[in-house]
Amino acid sequence: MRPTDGELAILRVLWSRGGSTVREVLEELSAQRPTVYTTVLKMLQIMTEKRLVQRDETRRTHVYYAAKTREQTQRLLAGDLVDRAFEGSAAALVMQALDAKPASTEELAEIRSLLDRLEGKH
Amino acid sequence: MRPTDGELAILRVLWSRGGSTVREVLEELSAQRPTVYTTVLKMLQIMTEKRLVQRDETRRTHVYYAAKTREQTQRLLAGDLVDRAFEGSAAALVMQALDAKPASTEELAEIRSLLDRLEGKH
DNA sequence: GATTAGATACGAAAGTTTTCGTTGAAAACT
DNA sequence: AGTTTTCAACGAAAACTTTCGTATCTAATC
Repeated sequence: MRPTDGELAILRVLWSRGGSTVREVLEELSAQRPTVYTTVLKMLQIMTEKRLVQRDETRRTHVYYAAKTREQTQRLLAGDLVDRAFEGSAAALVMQALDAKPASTEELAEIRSLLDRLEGKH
Repeated sequence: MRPTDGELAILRVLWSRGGSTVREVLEELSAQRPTVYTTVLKMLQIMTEKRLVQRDETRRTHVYYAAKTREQTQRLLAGDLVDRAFEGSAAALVMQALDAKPASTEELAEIRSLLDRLEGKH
């Protein structure tokens, strides 16, 4: 299940902060754009139903956690986009991504060593 | 402006077929899942308003064209995803994409030569 | 124990996307 | 000319997402 834009904004907060209360998420999001407490609460409730987050209800103030790691979700989204817009070719996505958002020399080197690792497997 | 899932499905048809009528798009889409003529028509009308497609109305049966090339849209979507889920790092997207959808040796070689080109620029 | 502050729950409204039935016009066919 | 087929247009309904006001509960504070 692919998170929506709003859900992804919340997941970003949970990934960077770790377990967070509604108020903590609200404060992070408010820095980006004006947001209302109950809006964040409602979204987290829906995300709980969808199993995008888990919550600890043992205390009065619930604490929310991303159900999947950032990397798991990134893989999901990358694979999904490859299917929807790149005819299944990850390589095509790689090309356009590096075109759209140029990477530093260090990052390019990282990619290179990933390629080495992948080709080594054959 | 990012196309929705349904819009992207239609754009895929227009990219692969070139200019198409509603009925032609319908037939392609029906092969994937049951679809109704007026649904496709309505979507193409809305996509025309959004400038995602252009249409030739000179004849009774209108002909629709994707307003942007596949590559332009791919760049848009890749860059957008990098911003929303990869903290702006195209390299991170590259890693997860190759993980989610393994590429062939030929494709890896293609990526390698892209890297050569990119690093050559410095 | 009454009041206040801070929390969740609930439901409704607004916006967007998707679906599709109905209508009327144009073209093709008989 | 009349009938049937094919098309675009329109509008409404359904599904989903996002926003937020109101109610209710709980715990702390006075």
